Amino acid sequence: MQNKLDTIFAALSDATRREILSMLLEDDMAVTDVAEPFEMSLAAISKHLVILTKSGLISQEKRGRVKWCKLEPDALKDASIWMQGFGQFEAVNLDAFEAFLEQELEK
Amino acid sequence: MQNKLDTIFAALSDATRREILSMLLEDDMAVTDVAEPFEMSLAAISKHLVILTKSGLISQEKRGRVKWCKLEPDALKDASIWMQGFGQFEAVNLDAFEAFLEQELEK
DNA sequence: GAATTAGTCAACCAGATGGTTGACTTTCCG
DNA sequence: CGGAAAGTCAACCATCTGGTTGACTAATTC
Repeated sequence: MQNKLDTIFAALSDATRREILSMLLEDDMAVTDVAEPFEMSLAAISKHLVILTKSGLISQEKRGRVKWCKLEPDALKDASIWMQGFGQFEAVNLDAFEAFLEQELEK
Repeated sequence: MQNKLDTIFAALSDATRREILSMLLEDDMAVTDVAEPFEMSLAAISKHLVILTKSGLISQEKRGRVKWCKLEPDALKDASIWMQGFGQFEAVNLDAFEAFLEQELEK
């Protein structure tokens, strides 16, 4: 496991980690609060957060004794761009796609 | 590993398998031909193809003694849709996105 | 200063992953 | 028919993964 895409897709391949990412969409969270809804130990969640951090999908910052977890959605961009080479995205020009996004976001 | 998204992302987390998918973008290929550029045994590639098949990213069909591998890009759709919840795709309406795609594809 | 809270670390475990090699089946070709 | 080609299967191996528990550090609160 060297490649950045490797680590991102590997991080996404676990349902618990995808759930954590969804939670962080709402707001930044402390490790303990991330762990709360799951039926597994805090240590297990801590490990998942390390994997997410190493992949770049989240970042962690310690303030006092609380470690805050923050979504880093840009990391998904790499994966998205790779995936655009395929399937329904086959014929789609990336520049046109981004222009579309800007337009959408201005609404 | 039960979930469909689990298997898709796990399949994508290996550089060899991503490379295979890229090769299949060009055209359907026999197992032996898929294996040719890689410095690993045919058996190893065969295993990778099983993983890709189980995830739905490719399909395999045997004709005579040759087993043909075919890209199934629709499987990536599930992963793409999941990812649209994040980052730059945050505010993008999926219907609008698909309308855009159709428009693009007609060009 | 003592107890509590937040979180990590280390050891351990079972099972998956990614590779090997050698034996094997099936199909094709001469 | 006999041999080569296309693949898979099974056994094996080292490493990674996802979880556990218990001990630990550091910050906070009483």
